[in-house]
Amino acid sequence: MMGMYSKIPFMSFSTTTAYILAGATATGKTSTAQILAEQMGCGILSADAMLVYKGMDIGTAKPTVAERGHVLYTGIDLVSPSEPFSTGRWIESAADTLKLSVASGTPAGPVPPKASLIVVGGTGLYIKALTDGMHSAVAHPDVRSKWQTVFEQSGINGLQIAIQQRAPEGLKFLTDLSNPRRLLRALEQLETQGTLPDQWKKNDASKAPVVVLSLPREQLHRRIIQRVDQMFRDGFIEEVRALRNVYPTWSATAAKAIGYEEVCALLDNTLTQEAAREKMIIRTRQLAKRQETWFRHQTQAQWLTITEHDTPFAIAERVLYLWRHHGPTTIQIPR
RNA sequence: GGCGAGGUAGCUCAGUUGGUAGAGCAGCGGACUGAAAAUUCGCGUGUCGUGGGUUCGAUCCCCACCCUUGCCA
Repeated sequence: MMGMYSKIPFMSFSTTTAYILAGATATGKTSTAQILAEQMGCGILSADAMLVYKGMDIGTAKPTVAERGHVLYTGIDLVSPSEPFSTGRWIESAADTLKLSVASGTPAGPVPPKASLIVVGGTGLYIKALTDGMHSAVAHPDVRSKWQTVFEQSGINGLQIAIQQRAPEGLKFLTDLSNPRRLLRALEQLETQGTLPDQWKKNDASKAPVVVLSLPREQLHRRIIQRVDQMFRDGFIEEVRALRNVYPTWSATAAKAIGYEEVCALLDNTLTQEAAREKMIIRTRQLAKRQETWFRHQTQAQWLTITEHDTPFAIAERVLYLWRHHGPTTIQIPR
């Protein structure tokens, strides 16, 4: 009876490896990865759910073309802000570059080893999907919106009842039963595939860990403030204004991106600039905390505590040491 | 200077007809399989402005003082 709910759809994966650098926002992952990619002569795959949007540059702290130098970046600028996106689409794109990087073999650079790709990002879900493989139903926006209507009409309870009707023991296999998103997704998958979403193992000590950069909370908070202020100085408001002219309507996800939501409100005169700044700082802090929680519990992590005074080069050196020591992380890509 | 209003959690404020107090936000912690910068769950001891007085007992009532703020001068 349990098998009925834990059935895994047939899907085949191939295995490869990559060096992975993760961490909360504003810890300096990007500049560190840039240095390492230059030293290792390899490309960078971004694992960041907001860098996928074209034109959303300043507010997402996307590395500029100048900063990228000769390093090839993938996983960025995949869709326009008006297009809906999904984790699955990111995986597909990631799989393409991973296949290429396997084919191209060992990079030219000096020391480090065989993996010819660096994965950097703060989106834990994307990284977990890479290391643990994601085998679940593809996104069905139409089915999802149908259940969204049910939720609006009969609340969280209506969703729980619907799940029970389709899978009598189903609620026992789910966590977070008061989270509409999760129940909506469960129903979406039940309806399209007949199974409930599986649960990942917390972490897998048998594989090489992901290196996770961490800055003491107080220092991180200071850096977040500096970063938000720098965004405004770099013309963030102008970027959003121009982007809105090109794309009048944005996907739900892009519209909720930190900074973009606030600056849109600022442009609509429903928020002062000071209030927008304050909200951006607070939301970024909250994001960073959630990211750390994820990496703490959901990934096999090798933490690297840095300070605000460390230079990117010094940090890169320590990351490289850890990568060399542990070796690249095994990842699974859909065939 | 006069009159009024107010000083309670990091912030905005509620409350106790006298038995030492609780919301929102912030913060902290947790969850997380195709929307994830999303979504969601949990965590509330603080000289109740200071000093006196009344009282078995004061954050609450009384007096003085300090501070903030509004109006009038």
